[in-house]
Amino acid sequence: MMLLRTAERVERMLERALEGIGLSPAKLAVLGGLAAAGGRLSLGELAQHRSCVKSNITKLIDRLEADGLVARMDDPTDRRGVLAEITAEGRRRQAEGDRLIGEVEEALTRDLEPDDVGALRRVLGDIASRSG
Amino acid sequence: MMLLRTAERVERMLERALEGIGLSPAKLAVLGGLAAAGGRLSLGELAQHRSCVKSNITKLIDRLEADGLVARMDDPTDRRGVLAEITAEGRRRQAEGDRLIGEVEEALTRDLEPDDVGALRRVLGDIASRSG
DNA sequence: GGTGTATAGTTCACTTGTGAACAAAGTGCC
DNA sequence: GGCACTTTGTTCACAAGTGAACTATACACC
Repeated sequence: MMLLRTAERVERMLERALEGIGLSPAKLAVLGGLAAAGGRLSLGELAQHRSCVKSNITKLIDRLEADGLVARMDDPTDRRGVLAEITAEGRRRQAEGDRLIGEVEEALTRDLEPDDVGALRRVLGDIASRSG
Repeated sequence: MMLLRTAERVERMLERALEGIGLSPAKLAVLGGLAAAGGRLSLGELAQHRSCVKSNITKLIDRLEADGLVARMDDPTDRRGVLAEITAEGRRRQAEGDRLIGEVEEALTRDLEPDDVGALRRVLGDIASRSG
Protein backbone atom coordinates (compact mmCIF):
# COMPACT_ATOMS: atom_id res chain seq x y z
CA MET A 1 0.00 0.00 0.00
CA MET A 2 1.30 3.25 -1.29
CA LEU A 3 -0.37 5.10 1.56
CA LEU A 4 2.02 3.59 4.07
CA ARG A 5 5.14 4.44 2.10
CA THR A 6 4.00 8.03 1.65
CA ALA A 7 3.16 8.35 5.32
CA GLU A 8 6.63 7.07 6.22
CA ARG A 9 8.27 9.66 4.04
CA VAL A 10 6.18 12.46 5.48
CA GLU A 11 7.00 11.25 8.99
CA ARG A 12 10.71 11.42 8.18
CA MET A 13 10.31 14.94 6.86
CA LEU A 14 8.68 15.99 10.11
CA GLU A 15 11.49 14.36 12.09
CA ARG A 16 14.07 16.26 10.06
CA ALA A 17 12.18 19.50 10.48
CA LEU A 18 11.99 19.11 14.26
CA GLU A 19 15.54 17.83 14.65
CA GLY A 20 16.95 21.32 14.97
CA ILE A 21 14.95 22.14 18.10
CA GLY A 22 15.51 18.79 19.80
CA LEU A 23 11.95 17.53 19.46
CA SER A 24 10.46 14.40 17.93
CA PRO A 25 6.92 14.15 16.51
CA ALA A 26 5.97 12.10 19.59
CA LYS A 27 7.28 14.67 22.03
CA LEU A 28 5.70 17.55 20.13
CA ALA A 29 2.34 15.79 20.14
CA VAL A 30 2.47 15.42 23.91
CA LEU A 31 3.43 19.07 24.37
CA GLY A 32 0.64 20.05 21.99
CA GLY A 33 -1.87 18.04 23.99
CA LEU A 34 -0.78 19.69 27.21
CA ALA A 35 -0.84 23.19 25.73
CA ALA A 36 -4.30 22.62 24.25
CA ALA A 37 -5.58 21.38 27.61
CA GLY A 38 -4.41 24.51 29.37
CA GLY A 39 -1.15 23.18 30.75
CA ARG A 40 -1.69 19.89 32.56
CA LEU A 41 -3.16 16.45 32.00
CA SER A 42 -2.93 13.12 33.75
CA LEU A 43 -0.75 10.50 32.11
CA GLY A 44 -3.81 8.41 31.40
CA GLU A 45 -5.48 11.30 29.57
CA LEU A 46 -2.32 11.77 27.55
CA ALA A 47 -2.34 8.09 26.59
CA GLN A 48 -5.92 8.44 25.39
CA HIS A 49 -5.12 11.61 23.49
CA ARG A 50 -2.23 9.91 21.67
CA SER A 51 -4.18 6.63 21.53
CA CYS A 52 -1.22 4.69 22.75
CA VAL A 53 -0.46 2.52 25.70
CA LYS A 54 0.26 3.98 29.15
CA SER A 55 3.79 2.64 29.42
CA ASN A 56 4.71 4.60 26.35
CA ILE A 57 3.58 7.84 27.98
CA THR A 58 5.52 7.00 31.14
CA LYS A 59 8.75 6.92 29.17
CA LEU A 60 7.95 9.90 26.94
CA ILE A 61 7.26 11.98 30.04
CA ASP A 62 10.50 10.68 31.56
CA ARG A 63 12.40 12.07 28.59
CA LEU A 64 10.41 15.32 28.41
CA GLU A 65 11.04 15.82 32.10
CA ALA A 66 14.75 15.23 31.58
CA ASP A 67 14.59 17.84 28.81
CA GLY A 68 12.96 20.27 31.23
CA LEU A 69 9.86 20.66 29.04
CA VAL A 70 7.30 19.15 31.43
CA ALA A 71 7.17 18.44 35.16
CA ARG A 72 5.41 15.63 36.98
CA MET A 73 3.18 16.61 39.90
CA ASP A 74 0.83 14.76 42.21
CA ASP A 75 -2.83 14.75 41.33
CA PRO A 76 -4.49 16.43 44.33
CA THR A 77 -7.76 14.56 43.72
CA ASP A 78 -6.38 11.02 43.30
CA ARG A 79 -3.31 9.77 45.08
CA ARG A 80 -2.62 7.21 42.34
CA GLY A 81 -2.66 9.87 39.64
CA VAL A 82 0.23 11.82 38.19
CA LEU A 83 -0.21 15.05 36.26
CA ALA A 84 2.17 16.28 33.59
CA GLU A 85 2.50 20.04 33.50
CA ILE A 86 4.13 21.87 30.62
CA THR A 87 6.92 24.30 31.57
CA ALA A 88 7.51 27.76 30.13
CA GLU A 89 10.34 26.36 28.01
CA GLY A 90 7.99 23.55 26.95
CA ARG A 91 5.48 26.09 25.69
CA ARG A 92 8.13 27.92 23.70
CA ARG A 93 9.37 24.73 22.08
CA GLN A 94 5.84 23.57 21.35
CA ALA A 95 5.01 26.83 19.57
CA GLU A 96 8.22 26.66 17.59
CA GLY A 97 7.60 23.00 16.67
CA ASP A 98 4.08 23.78 15.50
CA ARG A 99 5.43 26.54 13.31
CA LEU A 100 7.95 24.18 11.71
CA ILE A 101 5.30 21.51 11.12
CA GLY A 102 3.04 24.10 9.55
CA GLU A 103 5.78 25.04 7.13
CA VAL A 104 6.25 21.43 6.05
CA GLU A 105 2.54 20.89 5.56
CA GLU A 106 2.26 24.08 3.61
CA ALA A 107 5.13 23.03 1.34
CA LEU A 108 3.54 19.62 0.77
CA THR A 109 0.02 20.78 -0.01
CA ARG A 110 0.97 23.89 -1.98
CA ASP A 111 -0.12 23.62 -5.62
CA LEU A 112 -2.32 20.58 -5.02
CA GLU A 113 -5.59 20.68 -6.90
CA PRO A 114 -8.34 21.63 -4.43
CA ASP A 115 -10.45 18.81 -5.87
CA ASP A 116 -7.70 16.33 -5.16
CA VAL A 117 -7.29 17.57 -1.61
CA GLY A 118 -11.02 17.13 -1.09
CA ALA A 119 -10.89 13.62 -2.52
CA LEU A 120 -7.89 12.82 -0.34
CA ARG A 121 -9.72 13.92 2.80
CA ARG A 122 -12.81 11.99 1.81
CA VAL A 123 -10.95 8.80 1.04
CA LEU A 124 -8.81 8.97 4.16
CA GLY A 125 -11.87 9.53 6.29
CA ASP A 126 -13.57 6.62 4.59
CA ILE A 127 -10.65 4.30 5.15
CA ALA A 128 -10.30 5.45 8.74
CA SER A 129 -13.98 4.73 9.41
CA ARG A 130 -13.54 1.26 7.99
CA SER A 131 -10.44 0.46 10.00
CA GLY A 132 -12.03 1.22 13.37
CA MET B 1 -1.82 15.53 9.26
CA MET B 2 -4.68 13.18 8.80
CA LEU B 3 -2.59 11.06 6.44
CA LEU B 4 -0.38 9.94 9.30
CA ARG B 5 -3.24 8.93 11.56
CA THR B 6 -4.90 6.95 8.79
CA ALA B 7 -1.65 5.22 7.93
CA GLU B 8 -1.18 4.24 11.56
CA ARG B 9 -4.61 2.68 11.68
CA VAL B 10 -4.04 0.76 8.47
CA GLU B 11 -0.69 -0.43 9.80
CA ARG B 12 -2.38 -1.75 12.94
CA MET B 13 -4.93 -3.59 10.82
CA LEU B 14 -2.16 -5.28 8.89
CA GLU B 15 -0.43 -6.25 12.14
CA ARG B 16 -3.65 -7.78 13.42
CA ALA B 17 -4.21 -9.62 10.17
CA LEU B 18 -0.73 -11.12 10.22
CA GLU B 19 -0.71 -11.90 13.92
CA GLY B 20 -2.29 -15.27 13.41
CA ILE B 21 0.57 -16.57 11.27
CA GLY B 22 3.36 -15.15 13.43
CA LEU B 23 4.49 -12.49 10.96
CA SER B 24 4.87 -8.72 11.25
CA PRO B 25 4.62 -6.32 8.29
CA ALA B 26 8.40 -5.87 8.47
CA LYS B 27 9.10 -9.60 8.33
CA LEU B 28 6.61 -10.13 5.54
CA ALA B 29 8.19 -7.36 3.49
CA VAL B 30 11.60 -9.02 3.79
CA LEU B 31 10.18 -12.41 2.79
CA GLY B 32 8.37 -10.76 -0.11
CA GLY B 33 11.59 -9.15 -1.29
CA LEU B 34 13.40 -12.47 -1.17
CA ALA B 35 10.63 -14.33 -2.96
CA ALA B 36 10.43 -11.68 -5.68
CA ALA B 37 14.19 -11.86 -6.17
CA GLY B 38 14.07 -15.60 -6.71
CA GLY B 39 15.05 -16.69 -3.22
CA ARG B 40 18.17 -14.88 -2.07
CA LEU B 41 19.52 -11.37 -1.62
CA SER B 42 22.43 -9.83 0.22
CA LEU B 43 21.61 -8.00 3.43
CA GLY B 44 22.64 -4.74 1.81
CA GLU B 45 20.21 -5.29 -1.05
CA LEU B 46 17.48 -6.01 1.46
CA ALA B 47 18.24 -2.76 3.28
CA GLN B 48 17.93 -0.87 0.00
CA HIS B 49 14.71 -2.66 -0.88
CA ARG B 50 13.18 -1.73 2.48
CA SER B 51 14.94 1.66 2.42
CA CYS B 52 16.12 1.21 5.94
CA VAL B 53 19.44 1.07 7.68
CA LYS B 54 21.62 -2.05 7.57
CA SER B 55 21.56 -2.69 11.30
CA ASN B 56 17.82 -3.04 11.14
CA ILE B 57 18.12 -5.81 8.52
CA THR B 58 20.74 -7.58 10.63
CA LYS B 59 18.25 -7.95 13.45
CA LEU B 60 15.25 -8.72 11.27
CA ILE B 61 17.21 -11.53 9.64
CA ASP B 62 18.29 -12.73 13.09
CA ARG B 63 14.64 -13.11 14.04
CA LEU B 64 13.57 -14.61 10.73
CA GLU B 65 16.41 -17.10 11.00
CA ALA B 66 15.29 -17.99 14.53
CA ASP B 67 11.79 -18.52 13.08
CA GLY B 68 13.25 -20.85 10.44
CA LEU B 69 11.96 -18.71 7.57
CA VAL B 70 15.31 -17.65 6.11
CA ALA B 71 18.88 -18.91 6.35
CA ARG B 72 22.11 -16.94 6.21
CA MET B 73 24.75 -18.15 3.78
CA ASP B 74 28.15 -16.92 2.65
CA ASP B 75 28.28 -14.91 -0.53
CA PRO B 76 30.56 -16.95 -2.81
CA THR B 77 31.64 -13.84 -4.73
CA ASP B 78 32.45 -11.58 -1.77
CA ARG B 79 33.79 -12.82 1.52
CA ARG B 80 32.36 -9.81 3.36
CA GLY B 81 28.87 -10.43 2.03
CA VAL B 82 26.06 -12.43 3.59
CA LEU B 83 23.10 -13.72 1.62
CA ALA B 84 19.68 -14.34 3.09
CA GLU B 85 17.90 -17.27 1.50
CA ILE B 86 14.21 -17.93 2.00
CA THR B 87 13.31 -21.43 3.21
CA ALA B 88 10.41 -23.57 2.01
CA GLU B 89 8.48 -22.70 5.15
CA GLY B 90 9.36 -19.05 4.52
CA ARG B 91 7.78 -19.23 1.08
CA ARG B 92 4.62 -20.77 2.47
CA ARG B 93 4.30 -18.10 5.13
CA GLN B 94 5.03 -15.34 2.65
CA ALA B 95 2.27 -16.54 0.31
CA GLU B 96 -0.16 -16.83 3.18
CA GLY B 97 0.77 -13.36 4.46
CA ASP B 98 0.29 -11.83 1.03
CA ARG B 99 -3.13 -13.39 0.81
CA LEU B 100 -4.13 -11.91 4.18
CA ILE B 101 -2.84 -8.47 3.22
CA GLY B 102 -4.75 -8.67 -0.04
CA GLU B 103 -7.94 -9.35 1.86
CA VAL B 104 -7.42 -6.31 4.06
CA GLU B 105 -6.69 -4.05 1.09
CA GLU B 106 -9.69 -5.35 -0.73
CA ALA B 107 -11.93 -4.67 2.26
CA LEU B 108 -10.53 -1.15 2.59
CA THR B 109 -10.82 -0.11 -1.04
CA ARG B 110 -14.10 -1.86 -1.76
CA ASP B 111 -16.85 0.64 -2.62
CA LEU B 112 -14.46 3.55 -3.03
CA GLU B 113 -15.29 5.80 -5.96
CA PRO B 114 -12.84 5.02 -8.78
CA ASP B 115 -12.35 8.77 -9.21
CA ASP B 116 -11.40 9.11 -5.58
CA VAL B 117 -8.95 6.24 -5.82
CA GLY B 118 -7.34 7.91 -8.82
CA ALA B 119 -7.13 11.20 -6.97
CA LEU B 120 -5.66 9.42 -3.97
CA ARG B 121 -2.94 7.82 -6.06
CA ARG B 122 -2.17 11.11 -7.79
CA VAL B 123 -1.96 13.09 -4.58
CA LEU B 124 0.13 10.47 -2.78
CA GLY B 125 2.51 10.31 -5.71
CA ASP B 126 2.73 14.06 -5.74
CA ILE B 127 3.47 14.27 -2.05
CA ALA B 128 6.00 11.49 -2.29
CA SER B 129 7.82 13.24 -5.12
CA ARG B 130 7.96 16.39 -3.01
CA SER B 131 9.27 14.67 0.09
CA GLY B 132 12.26 13.11 -1.64
C1' DG C 1 53.04 -5.45 -3.65
C1' DG C 2 51.78 -2.17 -0.15
C1' DT C 3 48.96 1.65 1.18
C1' DG C 4 44.79 4.03 1.40
C1' DT C 5 40.03 4.23 0.86
C1' DA C 6 35.44 2.32 0.20
C1' DT C 7 31.94 -1.22 1.30
C1' DA C 8 29.44 -5.18 4.05
C1' DG C 9 27.74 -6.70 8.30
C1' DT C 10 27.69 -6.55 13.19
C1' DT C 11 27.31 -4.38 17.63
C1' DC C 12 25.92 -0.80 20.68
C1' DA C 13 23.15 2.92 22.55
C1' DC C 14 18.99 5.17 21.84
C1' DT C 15 13.67 6.34 20.53
C1' DT C 16 9.06 4.96 19.92
C1' DG C 17 5.80 1.65 20.21
C1' DT C 18 3.37 -2.86 22.23
C1' DG C 19 1.65 -6.02 25.94
C1' DA C 20 1.96 -8.39 30.54
C1' DA C 21 2.73 -8.27 35.45
C1' DC C 22 2.70 -5.57 39.43
C1' DA C 23 1.93 -2.25 43.62
C1' DA C 24 -0.81 1.27 45.36
C1' DA C 25 -4.90 3.52 45.72
C1' DG C 26 -9.92 4.15 44.70
C1' DT C 27 -14.84 2.12 44.67
C1' DG C 28 -18.85 -0.88 45.84
C1' DC C 29 -21.16 -3.81 48.55
C1' DC C 30 -22.47 -6.56 52.45
C1' DG D 1 -15.08 -1.79 58.55
C1' DG D 2 -13.50 -5.35 55.47
C1' DC D 3 -13.58 -7.76 51.06
C1' DA D 4 -13.52 -7.99 46.15
C1' DC D 5 -12.86 -5.51 41.89
C1' DT D 6 -11.07 -1.68 39.04
C1' DT D 7 -8.03 1.85 37.75
C1' DT D 8 -3.35 4.35 37.77
C1' DG D 9 1.16 4.51 36.75
C1' DT D 10 5.61 1.89 36.69
C1' DT D 11 8.58 -1.80 35.28
C1' DC D 12 10.02 -5.38 32.28
C1' DA D 13 10.77 -7.79 27.97
C1' DC D 14 10.23 -7.37 23.35
C1' DA D 15 9.84 -5.46 18.02
C1' DA D 16 11.25 -2.16 14.73
C1' DG D 17 13.65 1.70 13.53
C1' DT D 18 17.90 5.22 13.63
C1' DG D 19 22.88 6.49 13.72
C1' DA D 20 27.74 5.82 15.11
C1' DA D 21 31.74 2.95 15.84
C1' DC D 22 34.07 -1.15 14.55
C1' DT D 23 36.04 -5.37 11.87
C1' DA D 24 37.04 -7.59 7.88
C1' DT D 25 37.36 -7.68 3.23
C1' DA D 26 37.63 -5.64 -1.51
C1' DC D 27 39.54 -2.40 -4.70
C1' DA D 28 42.60 1.17 -6.86
C1' DC D 29 46.73 3.22 -7.71
C1' DC D 30 51.55 4.25 -7.48
